[in-house]
Amino acid sequence: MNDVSKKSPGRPRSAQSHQAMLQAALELLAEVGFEAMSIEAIAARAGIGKTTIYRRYSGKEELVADAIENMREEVLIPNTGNLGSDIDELIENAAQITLSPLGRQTTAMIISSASSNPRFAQIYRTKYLEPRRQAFAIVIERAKARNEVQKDLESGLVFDAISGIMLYALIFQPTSEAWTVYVRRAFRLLLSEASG
Amino acid sequence: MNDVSKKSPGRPRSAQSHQAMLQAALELLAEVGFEAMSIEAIAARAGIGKTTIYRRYSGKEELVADAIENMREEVLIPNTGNLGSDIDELIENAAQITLSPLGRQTTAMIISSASSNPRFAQIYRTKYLEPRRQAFAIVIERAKARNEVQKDLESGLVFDAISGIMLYALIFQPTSEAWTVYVRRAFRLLLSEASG
DNA sequence: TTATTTCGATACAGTGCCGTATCGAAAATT
DNA sequence: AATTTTCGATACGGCACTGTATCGAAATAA
Repeated sequence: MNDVSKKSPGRPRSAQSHQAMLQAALELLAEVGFEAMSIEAIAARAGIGKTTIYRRYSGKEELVADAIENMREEVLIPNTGNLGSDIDELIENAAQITLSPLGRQTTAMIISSASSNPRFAQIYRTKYLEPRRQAFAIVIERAKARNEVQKDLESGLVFDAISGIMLYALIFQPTSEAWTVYVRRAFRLLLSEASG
Repeated sequence: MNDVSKKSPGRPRSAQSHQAMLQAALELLAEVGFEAMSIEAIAARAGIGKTTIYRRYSGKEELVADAIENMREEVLIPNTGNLGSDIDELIENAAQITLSPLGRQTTAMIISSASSNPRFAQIYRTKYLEPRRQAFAIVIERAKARNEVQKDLESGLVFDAISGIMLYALIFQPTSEAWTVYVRRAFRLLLSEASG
């Protein structure tokens, strides 16, 4: 089943060029956002011809969708044996991703693009957010097994809430305190009735 | 102090044209977003010349910032005598603003622009979010006086949290249920430890 | 009235991207 | 070897917007 039958004659499409255009697309998405990036800029950065892109995709949207789909990142599932520590690790991880100069820029561009393009938003949600939502559910399940939170706590809602707060704080900076401290406070507010 | 001394000779700048360009800028911001809107389109919609805009602003960013600053909306402060009802009113109000086709688009565009433009984000926060944050604080204070919530509940944090959830749900639609129902669930999660 | 300034309209060169077409070279199958 | 397909490069017409300049008309102060 792993056999890839190569039927067609002629020069095969370059996997290297394909990888280069996907990589360039992700980089430009982070740097200038979905609206501002152009096929020409992607081709130039990837060191390939426009033709090579248009042979594979009908346009920018299709290419970026595929780039997002093919972007793989490790999903963290902490398991320290204590919910508070697990959450600390998750916040720390999120901070490392979003608070670096590049990460901040990337996040801003993704939110920006997702806000104005529902299809992009859906791709990002299913390909990026959903796996992390599942991972978070596992962390909460373990906490339930340890009787650290109520059995009926909806992990999905908590995940959405904390994601929303993170993004909101990132965009609007409603506080002068450190981002991680603020997020931790919000987490405590969310789970305060469930502790003990 | 209200006197506006008109010193300069010559034809004064048309307040009508000025208002028209600000209005057109807001409309286009809602319809196509900050990135996609052009000075030419603003001038065309306002029925004025490009020159008239460039005489007042150096570019798109300056104009839109001013348009946002001059946009005034009523801030709702419900007072039903019951926190749950007050919150229902707030959610209903937010839903009316954000869930209409135009409002949804506007909100998306504001988030989009704010994500990628910190200056825009700051203007929006101080001119739009902060007054509502204050209004929400009043609602919570009344609830504290009625012993409906704990005295030490941080209204600012709750406001930020629910704002973040609203935006997150608006952008990524993590659920199939109605937006207002989802937001209400989130609110209940936030305040569950403080009820009674 | 005269001087001054803004008005909307229009023209202009410049820029950047679009999507297609064409090219010779390269890489594969038959 | 012959055929087929992709490769990167380049050129193309078209489009939309930028920011400046120029115009005669209109509005205001001195």
